[in-house]
Amino acid sequence: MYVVVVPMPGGRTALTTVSADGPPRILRTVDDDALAASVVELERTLHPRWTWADTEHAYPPLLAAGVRVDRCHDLRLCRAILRHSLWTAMSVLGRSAPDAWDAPRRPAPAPGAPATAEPLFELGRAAPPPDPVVELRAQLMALQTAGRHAARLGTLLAAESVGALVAAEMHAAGLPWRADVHDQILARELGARVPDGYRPALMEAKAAEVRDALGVGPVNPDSPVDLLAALRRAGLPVTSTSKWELQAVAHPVVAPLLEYKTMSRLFTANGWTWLDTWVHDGRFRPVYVVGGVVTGRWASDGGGALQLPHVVRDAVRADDGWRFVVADAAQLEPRVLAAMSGDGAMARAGRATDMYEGIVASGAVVDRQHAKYGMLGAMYGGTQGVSGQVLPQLRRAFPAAIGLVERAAEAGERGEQVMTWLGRTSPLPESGGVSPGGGAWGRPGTGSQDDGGGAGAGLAGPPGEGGGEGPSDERAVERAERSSASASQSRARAWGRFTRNFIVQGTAAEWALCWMAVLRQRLHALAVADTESSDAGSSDAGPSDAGPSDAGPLGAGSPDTGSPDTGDDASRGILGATAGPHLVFFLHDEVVIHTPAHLADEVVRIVEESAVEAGRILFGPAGENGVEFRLSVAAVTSYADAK
DNA sequence: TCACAGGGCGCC
DNA sequence: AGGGCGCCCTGTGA
Repeated sequence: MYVVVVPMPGGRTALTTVSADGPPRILRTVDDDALAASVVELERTLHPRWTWADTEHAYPPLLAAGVRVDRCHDLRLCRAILRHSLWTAMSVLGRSAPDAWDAPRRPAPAPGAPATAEPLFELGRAAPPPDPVVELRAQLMALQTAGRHAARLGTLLAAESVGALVAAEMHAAGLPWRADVHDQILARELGARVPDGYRPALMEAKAAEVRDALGVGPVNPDSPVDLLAALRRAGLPVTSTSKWELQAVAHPVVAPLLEYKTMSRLFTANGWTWLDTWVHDGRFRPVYVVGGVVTGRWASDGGGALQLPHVVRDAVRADDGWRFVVADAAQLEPRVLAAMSGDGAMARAGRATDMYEGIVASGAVVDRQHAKYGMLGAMYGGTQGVSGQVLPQLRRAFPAAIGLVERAAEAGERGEQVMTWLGRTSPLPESGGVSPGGGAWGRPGTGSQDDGGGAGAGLAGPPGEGGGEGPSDERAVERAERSSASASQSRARAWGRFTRNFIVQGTAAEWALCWMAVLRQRLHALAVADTESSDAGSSDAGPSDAGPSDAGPLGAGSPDTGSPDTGDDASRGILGATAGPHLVFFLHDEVVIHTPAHLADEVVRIVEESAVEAGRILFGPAGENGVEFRLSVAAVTSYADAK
């Protein structure tokens, strides 16, 4: 049962039910300031899948009113998935021209900014507002065209949508952040804070060390051009100022320069300015951009939330009487690859807590370093060094797994699209320019893929053919042809590396979404149970054996088959988001939960069970060759103590 | 004065 | 010269 939240003129909202059988029905219309109360009531009685244009805009006001919803359908995010997925490409939705629903994400207004009465989408003056009921029905029809894949794709829609809920909830809760500790870290690393425009003392001293070590006069280490010139004057054989090139040089300037770079990075990216900008009232509130990466990973908007350097993580401190439970999935991507490919040998290697050690134990490679670099190289497309060297061994030991990524790479090189386990589909190469269907992708010598107007631009057809003026010098022709061919091949291989990685990174992102979906539900159940101390019932509301298409925390795999309630949770929707254990941070394969200290042990159990459940949701019950998804979990007071 | 590209580096 | 990001700085061009 879907309840669609339909904004109406005059500050009112219609709540409309949409179900598999029967036409849409307006349940009620309410004033916007009464919406939260209606949501709470319907959450209890109907437990619907709340359907709205954009969770990022619809959910924060509810959260501010203390209202949590269990599940939703985010029309903007789900539309993007359905329009791109190869499984729904032939649907009406898949074939329709772009419209207002395809508009780029509109960031939610910053807190404190004046509330705008903007429409949900930027539209031309005459365009009617998009009807979310119509859109939902179009999406459900599109999903049905996926046939036997509808269950998986439906799981993806539910997972993406619950991700949007989690993102909004984590933003609302904020990551506990001690500005005083952060300041101490900065003072220790850089020197005490100084006014804008000055370098802290330790940084200034390090810059002086660099200048003295070079001995060629004043140098601004912040200017790559100036710095490179000084390095060359001092006789260093470098062509750039990058770390990897400097590390290969034996010169007294290298050590202080690399240290300066590290300090400078901390100062500019996560220094006092960052602290003033992003931390308020003891909380860092990142804006997570769900679906912000083509692979399905999240991006972040402002504050660099997904790039928090380790050195500042000690400023992340649990509140008094609270703890963090920090969990990260061990070797998530290779485990996902093993599961996707059904590679039993690799799954067995994953029985080890450290999968790379398991690979060593299997006899495929000689040590952990080879296992790790070899697997990373296989998933990223590395050919050099250790990864290229051990690839043949890995291919022999794990033919199904390595074969899967190599087929994905070959497809990408041919210009074809690839899909994650749940059906998220890679974009077409060069979708911004070159017309598809030319057949020239990756095939040297035919069709110029345009080198930016350079030498390759004259090779639209075979040289010397047609009435065009080909280069008169045959050697030049050959040179240009070779250059075009190799440029084309190199582009094709680059795209192959992208599609190779896409299937693994994207499926890992799906696993992480499922993990959080289960976790979120069980944490909430724990919070409710803890609040109602008289309640003797189980704190585990989740089903124990949900297969890929069964109902579970993601609702039904196919979202309109109806979804059994997971309990008669009387407090559903009314428990404040931060009253009990709750998610506060997410980093691709890692979560941080902020929990009252007395629940920390239970939270550790829950986060582990949730990982097992995520594996079941995606890949079904783990049989003999099933892949185990291992976690590294710690209950800590400081985030820095997690690893 | 502004927007943008590129170098560089933080995270996974 | 291995995939995906965001953010800082500088330098450049308008």
